[in-house]
Amino acid sequence: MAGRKRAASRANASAPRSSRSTRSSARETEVPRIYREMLVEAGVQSSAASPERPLKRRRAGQINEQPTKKPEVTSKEEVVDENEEEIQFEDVPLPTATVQTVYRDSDEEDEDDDIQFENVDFSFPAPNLDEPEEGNKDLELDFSARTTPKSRKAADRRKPLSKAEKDHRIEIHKMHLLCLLAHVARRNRWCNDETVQESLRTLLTSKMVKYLNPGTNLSQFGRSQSLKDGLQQVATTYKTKFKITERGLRRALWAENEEYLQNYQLSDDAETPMEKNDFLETAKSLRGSRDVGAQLYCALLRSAGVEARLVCSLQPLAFASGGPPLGKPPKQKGRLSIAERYAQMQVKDKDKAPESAAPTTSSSVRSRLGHPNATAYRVPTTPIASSSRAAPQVIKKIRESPYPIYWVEILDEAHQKWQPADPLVTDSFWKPQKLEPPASDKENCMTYVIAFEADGTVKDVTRRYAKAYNAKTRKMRVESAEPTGERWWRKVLRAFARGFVTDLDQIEANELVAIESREPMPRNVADFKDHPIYALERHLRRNEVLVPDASASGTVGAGSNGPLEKVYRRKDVRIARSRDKWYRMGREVLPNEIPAKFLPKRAKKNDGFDDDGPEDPSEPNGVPIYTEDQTIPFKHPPVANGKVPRNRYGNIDLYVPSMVPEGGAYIADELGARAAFILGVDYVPALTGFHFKGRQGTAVLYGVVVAEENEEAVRAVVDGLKDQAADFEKERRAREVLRTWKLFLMNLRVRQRIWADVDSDEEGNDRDAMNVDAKSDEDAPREAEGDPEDVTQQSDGGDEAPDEGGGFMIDDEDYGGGFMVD
DNA sequence: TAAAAATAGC
DNA sequence: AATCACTATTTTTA
Repeated sequence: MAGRKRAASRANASAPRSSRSTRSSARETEVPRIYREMLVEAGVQSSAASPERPLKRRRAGQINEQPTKKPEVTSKEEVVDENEEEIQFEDVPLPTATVQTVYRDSDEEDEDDDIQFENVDFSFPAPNLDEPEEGNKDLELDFSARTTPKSRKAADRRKPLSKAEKDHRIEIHKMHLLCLLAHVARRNRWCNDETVQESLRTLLTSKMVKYLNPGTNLSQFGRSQSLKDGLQQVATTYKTKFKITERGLRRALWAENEEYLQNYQLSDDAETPMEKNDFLETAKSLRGSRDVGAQLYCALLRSAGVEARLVCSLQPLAFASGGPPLGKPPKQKGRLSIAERYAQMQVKDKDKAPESAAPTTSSSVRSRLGHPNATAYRVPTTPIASSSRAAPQVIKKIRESPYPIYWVEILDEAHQKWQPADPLVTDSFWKPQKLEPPASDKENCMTYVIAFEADGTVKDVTRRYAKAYNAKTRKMRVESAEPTGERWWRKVLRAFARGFVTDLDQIEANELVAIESREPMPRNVADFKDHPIYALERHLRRNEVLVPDASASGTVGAGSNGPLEKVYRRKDVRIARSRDKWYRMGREVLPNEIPAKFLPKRAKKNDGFDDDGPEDPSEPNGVPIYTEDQTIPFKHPPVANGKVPRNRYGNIDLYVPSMVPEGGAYIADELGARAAFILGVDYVPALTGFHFKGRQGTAVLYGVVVAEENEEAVRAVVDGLKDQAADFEKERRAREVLRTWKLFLMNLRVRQRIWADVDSDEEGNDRDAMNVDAKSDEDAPREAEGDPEDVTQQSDGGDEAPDEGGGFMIDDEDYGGGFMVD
């Protein structure tokens, strides 16, 4: 008890003074509906009737009639290691969440950039192959239906997304990514399962295995060729054996209407969520979605001794607005329960026509890009069950993107290179360029291609497959969604990384970098926008400017007859700032520099106020702005004879540490002024920035600058004052406590006197009396009820002084409102 | 003929 | 303080 109290008081003490109430208000934020939807899709379900109830997993209730007592797995389990609890809505990360340190092990860089989920530990399970998985449910990851928190009305759709909406979408995007990663990671683990591999091994002939594992006596080329031949053979067999009976993962889309989402149902042919046993069953029956097909193919190859990666082109919800909408949900009689679906699958199995569901399609039909119509889409006709049976026998055709979501990468050991193999969809081997769907593919959008190795480690191999990674793909990824996106993604990947870098890793990294650098310069103007390497003058931001000696590295024309525009390198783009802005960053524009640019006056918004008066007459051409090399670090005049320079408000501008004048020292403490005053040395309050609220900025003054020689003395006095304050506080607390004790004792004595002669029903009355006492003096601190020791310990924790006590509030009468305007 | 790119307007 | 974004329409290309 005492320990807990102490801990609490310590925590309080270390918290910043003013932020005592912020936390609670953040907690009050209602969990956006979108998160619930997402969790529902991820396998956690809210009770529609009573949202207060803890979430229950959907599958647990559906698979058999009585709900399971203790569902072992939630999506939280997927993402969060070793936490047995179910997901509660309260655990869902909020976009408004405060920062919490997540990756504790990575402290060498990026420290400030922790993943911003509160209360949810998004550290990832370490790749662990023998994790017990019995009873673990699969995630249901058809994230096809989403909506913005407030559904956008048709009229609103004209308007661009607000910043909040956009941020929200980015959060969703990231969260979805994490879920998908966890999902595939699990499937990848299943691919290593002995039993699964064992049952698949029946598909292999010894000849195949021999081909797949060429002896070292062959030449480099020979070994590579042998591996390829072996793969081809396995693929031929596998294609005929594996039947695609379900629809695999699709690209997730936003619903443009809330109702669409409410009525959303997974289609009947969507992949059945699995647990490991189901996966094993699938390995035996060889029926399922093409995704599972690729997974089993991966397992098959691994069982044959081939180094195979499971590759998935993740399909997270886009953060950009626009994009294909989800559309109205089709009228359905209601989704089949899992049990029904299993039954149906068995029916399918029984009267399957052997020739019909073979997933082969001539790749020539498919290879023409941009024809997402019937010819281009693979339409395997699932057998029509002879309908002697009841209604749910209607088996729909499976329409899927002609490009795969899952495939496999195989290590060509001879060449130390990973090569793709996709036997089921494109029937392509060693052809990375064949796997990227065209931009017009609404159901398959290649954004993050992730390869999972047998040991559980993960690589982002998107650049191997995306033809225009920098020009197009990157724009759909977190890296360009927010400034910290790149680090965030790095961090996520690092959680899945091997602890060390192998030679092969290095080779592959080099290869990917080489691919990226080989990417041709875009041929249209749009792709230059936000391109990481190139830049056009027309896309420069208002305050961006080209360095004077920037040389064009090419030209583009808009369309055919447009004038040619020069293509510059992004490296040669600088941001230019006004004099004032530079000053705020502690720099000063050199004399006689000609501005790099003039910022034209903004279009006047007639919103009633007419501010920025001084700007207009002085700068008729707009505000002059300069690049960094036109500036030097700003220096205040040095401290002379202990006298610190000050501006006309009696302050000193100290926006950055480099602005401390020579011979001066900055005392970053509220007590600095008082200390210096006590010592009688010259001091100047430091103006460290402005606080913008509404249209007026208010100066932020914190700490003082004193002469260097006085620094030590001032600091000593500051410390002294702090001690004194602490002592005072301690004393005050002690007095308070004693007063309370006195009161308590007096009450006791009174009680004793009153009840002295009533001995019979001592117990109950005793308690009543106590309660009355406790209530009677409300302002008595809690610790009055504790033991004295506790009290004393509590009292030196000290920071929660009630305001009414005469603490050491520094009066800021002498630095009133110094707002700098030039 | 249709997809992709540029452009115009808010 | 800082800042184009988004969609529909027209034009070009394969």
